[in-house]
Amino acid sequence: MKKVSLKDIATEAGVSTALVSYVLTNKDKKARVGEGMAKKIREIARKLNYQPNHIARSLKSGRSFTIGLIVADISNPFFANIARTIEDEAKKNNYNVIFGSSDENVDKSQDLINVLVNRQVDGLIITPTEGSEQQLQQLKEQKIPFVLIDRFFPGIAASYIAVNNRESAAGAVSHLIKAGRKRIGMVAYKTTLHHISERIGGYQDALQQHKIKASNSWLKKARYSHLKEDIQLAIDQLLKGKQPADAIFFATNSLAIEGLKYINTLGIRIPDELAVITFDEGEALDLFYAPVTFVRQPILEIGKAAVRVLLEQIADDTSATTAISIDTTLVIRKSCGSR
Amino acid sequence: MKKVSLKDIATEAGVSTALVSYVLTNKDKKARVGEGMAKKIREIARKLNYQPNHIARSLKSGRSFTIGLIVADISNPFFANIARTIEDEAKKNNYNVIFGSSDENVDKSQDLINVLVNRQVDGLIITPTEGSEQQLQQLKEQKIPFVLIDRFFPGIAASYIAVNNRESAAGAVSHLIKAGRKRIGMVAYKTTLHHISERIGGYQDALQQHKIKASNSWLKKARYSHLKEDIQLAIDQLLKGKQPADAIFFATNSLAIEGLKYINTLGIRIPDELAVITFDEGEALDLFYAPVTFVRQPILEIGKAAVRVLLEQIADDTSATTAISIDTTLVIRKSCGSR
DNA sequence: TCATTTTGCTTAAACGATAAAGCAATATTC
DNA sequence: GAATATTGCTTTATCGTTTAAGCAAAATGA
Repeated sequence: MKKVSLKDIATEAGVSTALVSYVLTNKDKKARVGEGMAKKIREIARKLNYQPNHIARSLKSGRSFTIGLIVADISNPFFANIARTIEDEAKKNNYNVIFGSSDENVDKSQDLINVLVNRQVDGLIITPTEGSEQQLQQLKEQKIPFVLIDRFFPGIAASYIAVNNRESAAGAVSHLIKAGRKRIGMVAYKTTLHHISERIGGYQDALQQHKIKASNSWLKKARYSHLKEDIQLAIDQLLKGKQPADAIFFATNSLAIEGLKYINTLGIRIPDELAVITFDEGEALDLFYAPVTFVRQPILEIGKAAVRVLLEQIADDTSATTAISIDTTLVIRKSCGSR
Repeated sequence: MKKVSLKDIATEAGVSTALVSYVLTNKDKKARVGEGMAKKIREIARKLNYQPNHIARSLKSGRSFTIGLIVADISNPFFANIARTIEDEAKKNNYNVIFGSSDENVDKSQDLINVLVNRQVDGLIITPTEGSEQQLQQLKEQKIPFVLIDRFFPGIAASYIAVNNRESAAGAVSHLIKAGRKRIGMVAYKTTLHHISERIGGYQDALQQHKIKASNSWLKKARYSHLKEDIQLAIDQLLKGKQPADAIFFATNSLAIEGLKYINTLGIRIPDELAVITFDEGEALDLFYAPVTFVRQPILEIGKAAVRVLLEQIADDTSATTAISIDTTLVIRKSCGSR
């Protein structure tokens, strides 16, 4: 009941394995295999239900037709959706995906990279964690193709697919301002990652542009590892005092959801008492009583581009990098009030 | 800049690759390698930053230390969470996960199974689609270990991890009845899959047990492929007439979310006008203005059990099957009103 | 001192597939 | 009909690793 190999077919047909290989990889013309024999071999292969051993093929060819995907957390809907588009796109190109979650942790990230590289993935799609610059540098030295998504490091020449975070954030905040909000808080992650810095930068740009003197105390940062507590504290601080915030801009999906859960418990009415806007979509935001206005990242495009760029790099092997910045859309719903 | 192989180390140390292999797989004692040489080899390996080629190892050993995971849709939070627990659990055992989404489609499922098996996964964790019985039968014939999750086929002897759907559903519906609801509708998928049948069965059990004459028109089924339209139609039908439903039981997460989105647009107040209860959790249900009462499936336990049972089967090779049924918890919140 | 055991290493085959090179037998050319 | 080209196949090496088997040299025992 062992798996059928080329040898079994060869024995059955009374020929060498080489001949079988030529036929089954459709090189029979090139290798001048007799028509009759080719047909016979194909028939035997079908009869025995031959399935090529991918591992052996990989060993020989040095290519595994596997992509390694490292996200922050596959259970986060944003990354789950990305994963889905990458899966689909990879499959179209006869690639499979091995994935891992880094939990925004440098050591886990290094671990995952090692494991995936040892498994001979042909390339990696990575959401890099804070402080993982060296890891990427090492990948470059090892000439292992990779593409960053969601974030990148301005100091490191690497292919990446990202959105124009700064402009998108500025657009979101401008929308709040145009909707009449004056005291706009922002809740971001406490991180040096570039995409978050850019979103913060965009927030500040927009305030400045509209001549709103931004108070430092309007910008709050939550630790990834202590999300709940930090967000509650942040919101408490934003909403207390005699000049409480009248709008909050959340830097991501998960921040918004955690924040809204808490805002709900406070009994604060949205958008009347507080306007809310966020990066990223999510069913939770759709279902919220005041559907949340958000910055849509074109996930399908990001996933497709990531796979495309990666496969190009795998094929090319020149170390040229491709940086793609994609525009977002502001999807306006009820959470900021209507003008 | 090629990858370092055993051969490179062997050359550098002036010994055979066999010796290096013995040392680096910690068989140096058993293979009577000299202490000094062992040390030397280890040092050279470290110096050259040797990383074993997993593919070659797999070819030799016939084991890939890879699990294939087939879910309905990785972008569905339920499956994304399952995937996460499976990933973590697999990693603890030095396994990696290759995944694929079947979209509840038999052909895609067959396709995925083929691809994953050809990639020599050591075993599969599968959410089987409707009509995939033969595929599983074939896996059994090929002696490829697999474990089903979320659903299973009563007619097929296979290991599975599932929850006690019937009792859980009955519990949920009983809760509605005890909360004073009289006309309880159910929205399920149009499928013959056993877990859904069981949930429907549990719904009917509960009605019967409480002497409520169930109207056939209270049970609605939506097609996976036409979710939105079918759910809107179902809800319209449930809520129309002079005796509209006063409660709806959704058979899954995605049904509930799609349903609630529509209910929101109708301006129906929950729980005053309509009680809602569902299988599965989700951030959207937490954030809903009347947080939705739900049947919690212990995802962590399911994932852990799936990996454990699968690895046991991979190790054992006896074709004994393990069926695990796990209890759920009813998490009561606001969506059914309070008593 | 000579036979036996132990030590420390090498050789070689294997996993399954691929592909360059080789080699008869047949077909083509002039 | 002899030289050359083509056809149809086999041989062999290879990818990187593992592991049984083999073989000297050194250590032990009598």
